[in-house]
Amino acid sequence: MSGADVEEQLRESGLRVTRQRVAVLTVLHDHPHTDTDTVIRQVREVAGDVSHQAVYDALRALTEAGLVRRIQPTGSVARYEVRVGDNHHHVVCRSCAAIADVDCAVGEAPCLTPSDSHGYLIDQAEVTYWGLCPECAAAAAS
Amino acid sequence: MSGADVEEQLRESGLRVTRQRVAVLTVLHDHPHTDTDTVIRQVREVAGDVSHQAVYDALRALTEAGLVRRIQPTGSVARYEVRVGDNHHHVVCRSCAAIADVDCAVGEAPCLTPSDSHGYLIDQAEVTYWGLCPECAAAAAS
DNA sequence: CCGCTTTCTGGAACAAATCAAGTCTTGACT
DNA sequence: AGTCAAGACTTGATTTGTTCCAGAAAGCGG
Repeated sequence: MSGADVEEQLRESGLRVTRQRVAVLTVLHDHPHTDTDTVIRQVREVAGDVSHQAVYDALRALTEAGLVRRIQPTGSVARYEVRVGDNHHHVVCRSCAAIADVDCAVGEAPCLTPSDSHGYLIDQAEVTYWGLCPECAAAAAS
Repeated sequence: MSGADVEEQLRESGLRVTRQRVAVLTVLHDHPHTDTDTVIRQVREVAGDVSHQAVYDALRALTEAGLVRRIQPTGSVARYEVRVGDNHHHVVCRSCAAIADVDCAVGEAPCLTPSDSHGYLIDQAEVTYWGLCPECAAAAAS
């Protein structure tokens, strides 16, 4: 995705186009599942000095606008990704916390419906697969 | 579950039986999906003075022993529950963060298997349904 | 009952995230 | 082009959730 596309995306969502936000979006496009701290460092590489607060603000604004999605598996810090709308899921390594995408077989949210919703109005089913990544599985086997 | 049962559970897991641990387990039995801070307050109600550190230690020890399960939906603090082994899932209210249990139709982990596991060795599929609880749905409608 | 080991206590430290006040920038409207 | 208000950014402090540490206390096998 080019810088112009990113700018267009921002405008369409009614957000102002700023150097910081473009940088955040670009970084997330290039590095999915990035935690906040890494986003801050990457943003500074491509956009020079940016306060951590600006990154936090940008991430929240982008999340509210639906341009990025926030995920937070148990035991991890918040991570962000730009793949939204396709209702895909994640597989997380118990050992090293690596995350990989898993396409949803159904595709549309909610792809699953619970047996008993307890009166809740459910709009999304988020699936997290837990296991070991290839590297950690190999290390554990030896 | 009685106090004696709780003690037995601890012993079977090779953990020492302490007033603090019994209190933590009992509190979790009575109040599922409780966050750490609430656990601390409840434990102090039933067991008198207990340091917050003891509660953190107990929660970690119990989690490692498999007696309690830690869940942490995006945007929430860590919560704990005693239902383990039946691979049930959760429905979370986007508005008030209330949590309810949802029985798994399959029952055994992993109840789902991804289309492409990327080489990961998957042992569990955790499903979180997102939506609005009955109270918040009613409030939103009015 | 004794002593070893684990656990608990109390305090401090730490990291992640949020809040607050003031300054600067964007983009719409003369 | 110039002005202006809403919104974004910066700096720095604060809150929140969690962990680390050293010494005291308690559980449990002998």
